[in-house]
Amino acid sequence: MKSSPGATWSVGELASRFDLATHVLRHWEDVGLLKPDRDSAGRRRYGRDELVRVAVILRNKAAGMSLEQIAILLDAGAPDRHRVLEAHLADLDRRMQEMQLSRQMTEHALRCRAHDVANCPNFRTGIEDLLEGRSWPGDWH
Amino acid sequence: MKSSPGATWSVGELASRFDLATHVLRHWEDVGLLKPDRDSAGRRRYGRDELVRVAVILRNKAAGMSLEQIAILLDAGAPDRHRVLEAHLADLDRRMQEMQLSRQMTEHALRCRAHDVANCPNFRTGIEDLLEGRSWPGDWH
DNA sequence: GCTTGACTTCATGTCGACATGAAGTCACAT
DNA sequence: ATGTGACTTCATGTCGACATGAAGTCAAGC
Repeated sequence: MKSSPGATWSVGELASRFDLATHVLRHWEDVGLLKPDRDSAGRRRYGRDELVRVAVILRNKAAGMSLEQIAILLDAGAPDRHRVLEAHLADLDRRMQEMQLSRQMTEHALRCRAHDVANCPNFRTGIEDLLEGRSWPGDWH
Repeated sequence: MKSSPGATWSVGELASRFDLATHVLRHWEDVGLLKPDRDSAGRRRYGRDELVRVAVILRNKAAGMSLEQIAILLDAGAPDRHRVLEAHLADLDRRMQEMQLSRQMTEHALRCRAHDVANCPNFRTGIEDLLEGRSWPGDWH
């Protein structure tokens, strides 16, 4: 009952399914994100599980996570998993909030009559609040 | 009426105000984000405008924008400025949505009894929807 | 039997945004 | 006059996530 009927895919098949290059899948394997079975000839055989993992990787990469972070997500054996996951949530929230601020800024730049961002009074006021109360965001990268 | 009383700062002063290294400010100048005045001795003098620009840069960097993108934001002279700004908004929205999906995924991983993400049935179902309807996100980077 | 696809290791390149350091000049303040 | 901070150019390194290619092996399908 562990693995269902169990269709499997080769690197090439899986790669084209997700529109990736094969060496990307091998790279992810190199860094420990995937551990596909091998057939009698030593070729990679990816099952449903690996397919799901690839989907998870893509989703979280798209959300700006590093492979290292994703590794923790996927590693069920991590001791402080719970803590790490919550930290990740907090991280996501923080980043979304910063993007929200950037969004407001850009939206204002669109509506504002003053074409030069640096010369719009409303805009400056908003920013200068930030300059007094020094609440500067950490590096997002 | 253009520039108010006009306090100015040196590189060092501005850098420490924003907790940056001086070479970062010079780097941003190299790539065209800043154009500070010079004093009689050729030293950079940053005014209120530049200070605002630095704040804008930091905000948007924190939101994941590249310096190149920020340059467009700050360049009032760009012809297709309006289009670019709206594209940026759309980009932000798309990314926030992807982060939202990642968030849901992570939250589920926290609550779910199945510790291994790849083996949680609910989770898999959600993902496999994505596998059928091929709606894959572009590179975020 | 030959192509196709997969395998291996190893090395090197790319991109963005700096980081770091050398090497030398210049101006202002104590 | 000495130290401090600023200036310049030029070169090289760092990090993450691959990209690209070489060089050689191996196995299955037509």
